[in-house]
Amino acid sequence: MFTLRHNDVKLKPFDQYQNPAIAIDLVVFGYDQGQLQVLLLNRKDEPFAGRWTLPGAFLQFTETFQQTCRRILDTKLGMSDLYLEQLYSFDQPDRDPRGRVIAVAYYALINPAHYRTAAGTMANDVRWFPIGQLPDPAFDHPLIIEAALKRLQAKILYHPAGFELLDQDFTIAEIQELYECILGRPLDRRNFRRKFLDARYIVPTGAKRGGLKNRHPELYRFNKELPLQKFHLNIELP
Amino acid sequence: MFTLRHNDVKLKPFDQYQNPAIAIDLVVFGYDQGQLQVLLLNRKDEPFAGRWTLPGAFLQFTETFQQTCRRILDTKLGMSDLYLEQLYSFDQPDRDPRGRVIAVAYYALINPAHYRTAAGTMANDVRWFPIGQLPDPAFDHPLIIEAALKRLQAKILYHPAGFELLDQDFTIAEIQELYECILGRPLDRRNFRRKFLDARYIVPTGAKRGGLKNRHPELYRFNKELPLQKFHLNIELP
DNA sequence: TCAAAAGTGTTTGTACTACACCCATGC
DNA sequence: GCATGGGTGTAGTACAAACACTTTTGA
Repeated sequence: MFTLRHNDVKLKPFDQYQNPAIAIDLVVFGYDQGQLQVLLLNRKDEPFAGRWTLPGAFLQFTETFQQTCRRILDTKLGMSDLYLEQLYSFDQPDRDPRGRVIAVAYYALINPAHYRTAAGTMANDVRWFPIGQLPDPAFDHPLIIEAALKRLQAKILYHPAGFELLDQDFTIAEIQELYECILGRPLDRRNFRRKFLDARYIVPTGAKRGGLKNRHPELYRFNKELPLQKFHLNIELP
Repeated sequence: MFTLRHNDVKLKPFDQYQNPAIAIDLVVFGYDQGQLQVLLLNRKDEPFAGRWTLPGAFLQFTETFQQTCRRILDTKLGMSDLYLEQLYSFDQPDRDPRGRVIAVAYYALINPAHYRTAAGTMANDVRWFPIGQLPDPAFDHPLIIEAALKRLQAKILYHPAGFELLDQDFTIAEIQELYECILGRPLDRRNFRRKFLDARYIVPTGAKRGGLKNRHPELYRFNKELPLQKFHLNIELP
């Protein structure tokens, strides 16, 4: 490998060539108000000043992808310690009008309640948008968001990633609502409960959620000791 | 997005910065002699001269990933028109001793029989290795190959990608052998047949494979008209 | 006592698993 | 005619889908 470039090494070190810039773009999913939401930033500068985009940054020369992700989350969003997963790398030569930029997309899952104040300080330039009511994001970001949603939909069918979006304690109805929201279709209440309990993804805390005007449901918690066993929701994706 | 770098735009165009090089590395899978094989190149130059590596090349400034893939396949391997899929992007800062190189890995599926002569002309520096008998590839390529295998294993359970590895006409026993080989476990002959026929992935050609010393099995062909319907092999992966 | 959501169990159908026998062919 | 692998059918089982009633709570 590297032969093509390797022949040129006599000329100059290979990383001194004009290489495309590498941007990390984050699709940050949050769940709030019974809706799956995506975090967008309002651009101040050209190109696309005034348009909404995914939070992102250029990869610095010595950074890993994860470090760039954390830098974006920390400096732009005041967030840390999220569930993060690499999504896909986007390479269309015209995807950024300023020049050649490769985007390595990651997606993150967070509980917006934990960052309510941080988001407040950022005022108008950072906002949650319900998926499906996005303000036509700039660049190829609609494409990236769509890919992230598809990945998330597939992921929660066999991996307990959804809990990252909820409070530590939650009711089964709340997880189900989340799942219905991500998958975009209704699920049978009783089958869903059995499936989750059988999979042992969740354990009861013993407490109940109070303050409701009807029966108080039991609270559960993600089962961290679980040796990550098999689990399939067997739901047809579109 | 792009804020951090954007502040520096007064200084110089953002793509003039020292960016990491981007390499495309290909995991080319072939199926031959009843074994799943990976194509490796023997390096002539340092670092790792004499070691085996995945075929790869640096992304040229104006190329898409796919174009780089095709360039590698064409110029180094004499192959074209393969099934190609992006796998993952690898970012460890020390993955290449020469400097910072991001690797965007793709995997390809081919039928080695179609390229028998091309491979012959390349003599000793290009070789198929059965997966599981790899000669300790250089760089982080063992990691990339492992990721590609896992992806392939998951993929063939719900998508008819395996046919890329076979001749146009094949027997059901041949696909099954391929699947067993990729998944690394035996499958029930009768259930496998029923599953594949029910899924309508394959259609009989009417001909039979002759020249065997026992009953001549029917030949099938991949059903191209299929509206890519649902299909799950429901096999537990390790 | 009523409305609203939580909790529970059963039935039915489908789909995977496991398994045994006959069929075609070359030697 | 016999060894070898191809072709077929079936019974058992496990799991998902569909579904109705009782329980708890606040108003």
